[in-house]
Amino acid sequence: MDLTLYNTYSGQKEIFVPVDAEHIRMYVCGPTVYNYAHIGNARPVVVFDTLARLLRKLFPKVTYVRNITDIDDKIISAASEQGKKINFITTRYTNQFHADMAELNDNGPDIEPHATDHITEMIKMVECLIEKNFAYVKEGHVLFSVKKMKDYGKLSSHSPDELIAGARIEVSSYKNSPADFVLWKPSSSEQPGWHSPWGRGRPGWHLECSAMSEKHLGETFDIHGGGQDLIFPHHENEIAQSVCAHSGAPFVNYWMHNGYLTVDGEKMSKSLGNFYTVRQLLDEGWDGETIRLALLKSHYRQPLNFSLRGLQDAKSELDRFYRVLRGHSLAEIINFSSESQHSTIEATLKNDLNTPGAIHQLHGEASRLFRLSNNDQSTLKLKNQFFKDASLLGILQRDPEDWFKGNNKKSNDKIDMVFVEDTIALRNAARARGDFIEADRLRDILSAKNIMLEDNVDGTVWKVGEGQK
RNA sequence: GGCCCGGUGGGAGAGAGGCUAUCCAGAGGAUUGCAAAUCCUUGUACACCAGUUCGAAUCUGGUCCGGGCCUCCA
Repeated sequence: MDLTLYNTYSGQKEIFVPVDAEHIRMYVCGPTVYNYAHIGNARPVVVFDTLARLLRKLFPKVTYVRNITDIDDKIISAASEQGKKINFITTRYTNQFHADMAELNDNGPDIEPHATDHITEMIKMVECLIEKNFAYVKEGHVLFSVKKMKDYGKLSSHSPDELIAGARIEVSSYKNSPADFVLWKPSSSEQPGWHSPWGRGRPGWHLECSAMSEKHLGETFDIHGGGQDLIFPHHENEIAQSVCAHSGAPFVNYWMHNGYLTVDGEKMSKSLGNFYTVRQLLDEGWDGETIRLALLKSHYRQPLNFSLRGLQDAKSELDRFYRVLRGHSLAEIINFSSESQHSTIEATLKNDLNTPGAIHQLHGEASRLFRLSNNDQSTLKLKNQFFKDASLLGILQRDPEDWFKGNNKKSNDKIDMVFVEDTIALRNAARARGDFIEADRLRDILSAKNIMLEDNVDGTVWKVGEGQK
């Protein structure tokens, strides 16, 4: 079965035909680093990480580029509000972003270019656009002349005429036409800036992605991803810049956009203030894998209504999955080398990254394994396959016992393992002699400490109960 | 105003012309010293109105409702 992807540019699902089947190239718009990443920022990270995992399975080489935007007016204002240097802000939130996304099992990109490391490339691209008469200089600004670009607006289904007619804001004096956008703008003495042929200034927002994708992936590459809100104007303008600078060479073959995340049915946005940061959820004790699964439970193009109940559901599903693996350590499961079976999960994901369908398949596998309910070598092989399938989604990467005992949680109070094990031993001794009153008393003692016991055929296992998440 | 998406059972959420989605929650049963876990069974789903079709939740047209973009935003 072929890999099919929904292409925003054509508005339909298409069979994926790479530029070079030996080397897939993908660019995804990364964060502007001036604040903690919220759960909506995490969605494209998780979605495209999952896509990257699939691509790496299907093709011999994948280069995944995700940028860091470290020069932007929002960063400038955040720095001045907090009385900190720009560099302090960008370094701090870049590190925070990395730490948070790692918790979500994001493998990260192969190349993570920073905008400020590519000013030279950006200036060169602007010069090229001026030279080819797609851009003009006015009042210290360099602007892209939208009407010079034949297909401008195709990605977002807008015509330049509509955009001009719909312009809601007052047109700046330096624009020849309301739809024109800034490639380079002047900086005041207190704003960060770089020397350029047009004076000291800084790049417009869209320029970095055009310049950095060209440098790291070439003029034409396979996939460009990001959130739906980037379709216009960001990606539209990227296309304009790159196609015109490259004398009409195709820029991106497949445009992929993830849907919005809503909270209580409303778009989550910084301006509305109705957002959860990833850090906040982690600190509350939600596991990164739980957050990741909650994000993958709906298809990437669908809107996702984020809720605590959704997280709780994801947690319950992961409990079920880890219960399948329990009885073997993660190392045993990983190291059990076996021929990779035909994976139905892979086939499901090849249908436009159908992660909910893949999760469904995982539940099917889980049910089959539960019915076997023995822990010999043959089930170890099945667990190995189950683990591999789950790994495509980037979940089930922890040791099962650690998952249930909360060992991966930083925020948990230390559990006294010796006390727990001793109490279980005492209780089992009581059970063996038929003293169920004592057995239940010991169970209650542990229960009060949020330790839940399960008596299985192989013995008694325990887990941290709900409330600790 | 223009342009996009959507509306599926208590909740989440796939599917996509005829075949049980699945998970969570609920009910009944099996199992268990008791539990938990697991297994089995189970409930009223496809916004509305027409049309196409032997057959539509799935296609077409319209209606209503919701969200988004057109301005910084994943």
